[in-house]
Amino acid sequence: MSKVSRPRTAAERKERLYRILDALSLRYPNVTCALNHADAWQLLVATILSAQCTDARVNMVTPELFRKFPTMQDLAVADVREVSEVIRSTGFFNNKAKSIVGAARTIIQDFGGEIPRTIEQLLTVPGAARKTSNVVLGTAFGIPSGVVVDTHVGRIALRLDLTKETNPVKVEQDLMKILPQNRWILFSHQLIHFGRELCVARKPRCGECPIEGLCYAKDKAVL
DNA sequence: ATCCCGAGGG
DNA sequence: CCCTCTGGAT
Repeated sequence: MSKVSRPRTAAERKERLYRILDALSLRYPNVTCALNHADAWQLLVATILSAQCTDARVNMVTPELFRKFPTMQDLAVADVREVSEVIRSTGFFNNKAKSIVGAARTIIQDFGGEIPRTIEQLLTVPGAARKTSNVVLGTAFGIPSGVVVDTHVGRIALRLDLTKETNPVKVEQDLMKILPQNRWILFSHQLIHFGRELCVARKPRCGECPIEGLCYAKDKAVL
């Protein structure tokens, strides 16, 4: 595959975007969240744990965590040091343990023990900023509150020139403008899988890429 | 802008 | 050794 002509008009950019979306859906038709969870609470906890950590590592610690602390109430009254010991291998364990215990307390005290269904409310929960909130609302409840911008989505959006921003909040704003709302949730999951197996950070496998013909990141050396 | 922080890959 | 992994709070 040789050089790729860049779209000049809005119509051409839209056409290119939809080719990208079609190719992603062809390769990842029914992808969903890779964090194991039984309900919205467990998904929130798993997502907090996933910061700067692989999903495989998170899935190794959550079974023990939810065995020792089966319910939100159990974690609300848990010893933070005890929680941090269980989740140690995920890194940032002191901050994450505080967030998890604080989240349990906040949700019980402020929301009657129910995970909030609006992003405004969810953002008041310790450890839940836009990325985590979008994961929980989108995956657990099917509510498209935004586009999940994690390390993969941010990197690939930049490589595909879907944004010029590096700030995740700004990247999300750009993606929300160009993507149809009914694709927000699926798009995020697709890019996360795509970023894990092909469009990896260090040495992307462009030779196996289904959208190589729609990408011009190679000659830009974007990270 | 800085700090938090372990584990795996290259 | 250095880089990366489904970030968030200060």
